[in-house]
Amino acid sequence: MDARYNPNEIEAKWQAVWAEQNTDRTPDLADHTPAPQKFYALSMFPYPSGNLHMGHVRNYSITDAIARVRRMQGYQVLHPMGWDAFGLPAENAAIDRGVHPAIWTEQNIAQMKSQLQRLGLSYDWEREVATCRPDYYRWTQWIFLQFFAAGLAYQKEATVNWDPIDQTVLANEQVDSEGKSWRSGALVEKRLLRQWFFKITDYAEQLLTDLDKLTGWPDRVKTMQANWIGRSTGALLDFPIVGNEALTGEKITVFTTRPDTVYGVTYMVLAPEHPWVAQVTTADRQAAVAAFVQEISAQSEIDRTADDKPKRGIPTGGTALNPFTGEEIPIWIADYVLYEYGTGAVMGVPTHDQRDFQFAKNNGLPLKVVIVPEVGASADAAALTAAYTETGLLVNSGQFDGTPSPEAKAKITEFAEAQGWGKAKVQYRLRDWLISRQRYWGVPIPIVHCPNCGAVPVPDHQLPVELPSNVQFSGRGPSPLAKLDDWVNVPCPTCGTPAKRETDTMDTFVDSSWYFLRYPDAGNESAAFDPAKTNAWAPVDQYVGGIEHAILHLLYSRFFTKVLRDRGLLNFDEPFSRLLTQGMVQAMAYKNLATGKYIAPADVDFSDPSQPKDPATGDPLVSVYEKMSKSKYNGVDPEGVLAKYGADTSRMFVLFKAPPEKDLEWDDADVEGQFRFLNRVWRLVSHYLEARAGEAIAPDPKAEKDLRRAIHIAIKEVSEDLAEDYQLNTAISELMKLSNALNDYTNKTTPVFAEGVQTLVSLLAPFAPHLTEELWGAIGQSGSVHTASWPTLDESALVADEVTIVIQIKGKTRGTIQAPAGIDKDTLEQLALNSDVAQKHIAGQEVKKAIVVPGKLVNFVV
RNA sequence: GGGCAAGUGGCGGAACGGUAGACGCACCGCACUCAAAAUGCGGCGGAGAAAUCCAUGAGAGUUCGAAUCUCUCCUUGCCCA
Repeated sequence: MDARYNPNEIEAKWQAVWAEQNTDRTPDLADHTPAPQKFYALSMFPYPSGNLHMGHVRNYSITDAIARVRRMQGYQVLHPMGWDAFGLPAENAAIDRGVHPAIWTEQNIAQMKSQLQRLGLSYDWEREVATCRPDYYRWTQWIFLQFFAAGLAYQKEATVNWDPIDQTVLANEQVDSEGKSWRSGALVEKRLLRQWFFKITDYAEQLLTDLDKLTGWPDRVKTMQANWIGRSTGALLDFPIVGNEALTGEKITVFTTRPDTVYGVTYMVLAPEHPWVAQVTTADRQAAVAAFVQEISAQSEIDRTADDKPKRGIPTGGTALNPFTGEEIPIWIADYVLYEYGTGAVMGVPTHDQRDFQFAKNNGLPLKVVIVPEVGASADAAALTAAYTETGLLVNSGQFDGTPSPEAKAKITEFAEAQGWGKAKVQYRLRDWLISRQRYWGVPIPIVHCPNCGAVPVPDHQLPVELPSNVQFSGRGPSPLAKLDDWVNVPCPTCGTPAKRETDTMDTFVDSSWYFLRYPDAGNESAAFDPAKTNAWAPVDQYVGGIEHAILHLLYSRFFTKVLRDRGLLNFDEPFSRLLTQGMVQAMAYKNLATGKYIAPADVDFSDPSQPKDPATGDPLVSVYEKMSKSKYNGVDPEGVLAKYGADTSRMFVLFKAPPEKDLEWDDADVEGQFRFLNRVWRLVSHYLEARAGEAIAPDPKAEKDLRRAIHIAIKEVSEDLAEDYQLNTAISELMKLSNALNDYTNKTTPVFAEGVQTLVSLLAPFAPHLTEELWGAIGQSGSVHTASWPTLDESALVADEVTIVIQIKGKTRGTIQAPAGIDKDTLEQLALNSDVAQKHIAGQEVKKAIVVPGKLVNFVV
C-alpha cells in the first residue's frame, strides 16, 4: 500500500476493474425463489446538455450511496441511468450550427456518460435508455395509441404562441417576460391551432386522493400537487340570455364556489374568446368589443390574471336574466376571465368577491349586499370599502334570508337543481395536458389524418413512425416535419386513400412519464415492457431528483401509471414509493446592486477584503449564495474538482455539507476538509498495517470494550441514518467519529482494532467507493467491499458498565454522576440523592418529588 | 391573501420532550520545520477571576424538564391565488 492517498490512480484502476467484471449488473429477480427483497433506486434522468453540473453530481451521489447501501444489506438492486434526450436545445444547435439534432444529442450523451463514469456511480449501463432513440420512442408511440384507444388522447383547438416574423410556433420558454420571441424579438401573438391533449382531468380525483398513499413523499410536494389539481366544490348555474334573437333560449352557464351569493349577482362576464361574444354584443357595441378582443389576445395569461394588475373589461350591450331574482343584468367581457378555465364565464358579485368588487367599482356597476356578518348588521353596499368574503347570514336573498352562508351553499344549489337552473359540481383547476409541439426533435404522434376515416392510429406493426433525417432547420416557418411532403403524404392505414401524417411531435414530458417502467426490461424489442418484469421491480423504492419537478413530471408519471394500470399493464398505481427532493447547489455570487449586474469572482476587486468592489465602477458588491449558473458566474465545474481531488472527495463533500433535501453552499475549504478526512482514513489503515506487521501488544480490556462500543455505535447510527430518511450528512459525521476513535486508540495490534478498521471501511464504502475498495484489499479482505455484507450490529457491545446520569434540580441541569449501568430506579435515585452535586443544590430543602429516567437522569423537585 | 417549510455559535449544520451546539469549516495557540505547506496536539456561543449566570427569531402557555409540543407575532423561502 502506498504511503500516499492518490485518488486519481486508484479511481481509474477500480473503475476499469468494475467495468470489466460488470459489477453493477442488475441481478435477475426470476433467478431467486422465494422472491428476493428488491430495491429500485432511481435518479431523475438528465437532459444531455453535454455538461455535467454540480446539481447532477449531488443528485447521483445521493442515489448511488443509497443503492450501494442496499446492495450491501442484501437487497437485489436495480440502479439504472438514461437520457431525457428530446427537446429544444438540440433543435437550436441544428439551427445555429448546422449539426443534426441526433448527432448533437448522441455526442452529448457520450460526453456526459464518460463524466458520470468518472464519478464511480454503480449504474447498470446495460439498461441505459435514451428517449430520442427509435427503440425507445417506438414504445412512447405505442403508449400514445393506448391512450388514444382508451379515449384519453383527443384533439381540440387551443392557443399557441405565434411568432409573426419567423412564422413559427414558439414554446412558452421561448417567449420572454415581455411577451417577445427570443429569436426574432417579435411581439408574440396568440393563435388557435388544433392540437392533441391527454385527458388527465379524468384522473383528477384519483391523482388527488391517492396523494394520501404517498407516505414516503415530502408533504410540500403533495401540497403543491394538491394545489395544482385544485379541487373546488360549487355549482353550475344557468343565466338565460334575454332580448337576443340569435341566442333565444340559450343560457350562460357559470361555475361558482359561492352559490350562496347568487342573489347579489349584478353582472355577467364572458371571456373575450367565448364563442358567443359576437352574438351577445349589440350592434352599437360591435366595433369596440372587437377591438378589445383583439387587444386582449396579445396578452399572456399571467398578465391577464395577475393580482396587482387592474382588471379591464367592456360592456357588450347584451343582457342576461338572474333567474333567482328575476332581475336583468348586463353582460360584459373582461381580461381576467379565461376561456380555458371553467365555463369561460363568471357571475359578478361585487359585494362578496374582491376581484368583482374592484371591477364593479372601476366600471360603475351596481353593488348589492346579500351576506352580513351578524343579525342586524348594515346591508348598505355603499358603505363597503372591500368585498365581504367571510361567512355570515343571508339578506336580500328571498326565501333564504337569515340562512347561514355555509348552509345556504347547499340549499341554494338544491333549489337551483329543483328549478332546473343548475346543479352541484366539483371543479378542478387542473386542465387537460396539451402534448402537441410544432417542432422536429420529439416523438412523432403516430396518427394519420384521412379525409374519410379522420384521425387513424398508425398500426402497431408499423411503429415506430421514425423521424426523417433529411431535414432543413431554419427556425422559420412551420415545423420541419410539415415541410417534408414525401414524409407527410401516406395512404390511410384503414382505407388506403391518400392521407397525411400528423406533423406534431409530443411534449418531452411524455417521454419521461414512463421511462422508469422501461428500465426493468430495457432491451425488450416486442413490448414497451414485460408486465411481469416491471411489476416485479416497480414501483421505484427511492426516487431522487430536484424540487423543480414537484408538479409536472411527477404528476404526469402518476397519471401514466394509473392509465397503464387501467389498461391491465401494471398491478400498482403509484410509481414512486419514496421521493427525496434534493436541494439546489449554490455558490457565492457577487452582485452590483446599483447596476444589477453579476461580476465573475475572478474579476472582483478584493483590495479591501471586507468590501468587494466592482472593478469597472468601484461600486460595493453584495455577496450572496445563489444557485450556480452561467449568468451569475458562480458555477463550479465538476471536472476541475474531480481532477484535483477525485470522485470520492467530491461525493463525500456533496453528501456531507448539507442534508440532502436542503440547499448546499459550495465551499472550496469544505472540499479540502473532506479530502483531509479521506487522507486520514488512508493513513489510519496504513498505520494499522504497520502495527499489525509488528509485535502484538497486550490489550487493555477496559479500553478494548470502549473501542468496541464505539464501533458498534457507529454501525447502529449509520444504519439508522440510512434506514428510511437518508440522513447522509449525519451518517458521514458518525464515520468521522469512528475514524477519530480509531486514530486516538494507541494499540493498533488488537483484534478489536482490526474489527474497527474493517467496519470503518465497510460503512464508508457507499460514500467513497474507490478508496474503500483499495483499502478493503489492503487489509487482506478478498473480493469487493461492495459485495461484502453490511456490518452486523452486536447489541451486547453497546452495553456500557457505567453510564453518565444527569442530575437536575427543578429541571435545571446541575451536574452529572457516573452510575453502574442497569441498576434499578430506587438505587439510582439514592445514588443521585447522595451525590455531591445533588446535596449542594438541595441544601437542606425538602425533596418533594424525584423523576428518575433510568440510564439518563434524575430530577429532584424541591 | 391562502397553504407548506424553515429560523440554533463567525459559517454549514447536530440534538427519541432529558447535559444545546455532535461532526466539519474558519479562526487562535503549541509542536515539527531554517521557513512554509502538510501533519499532529490543544482551544473555540456570550458574560465572569471563579463559583456560576445568560443563551436555540420575539412573547406567552403545557410540563418535573421545551430548540423540540400548543397559541400569538416577526422574518425568510417555496407553491397557489
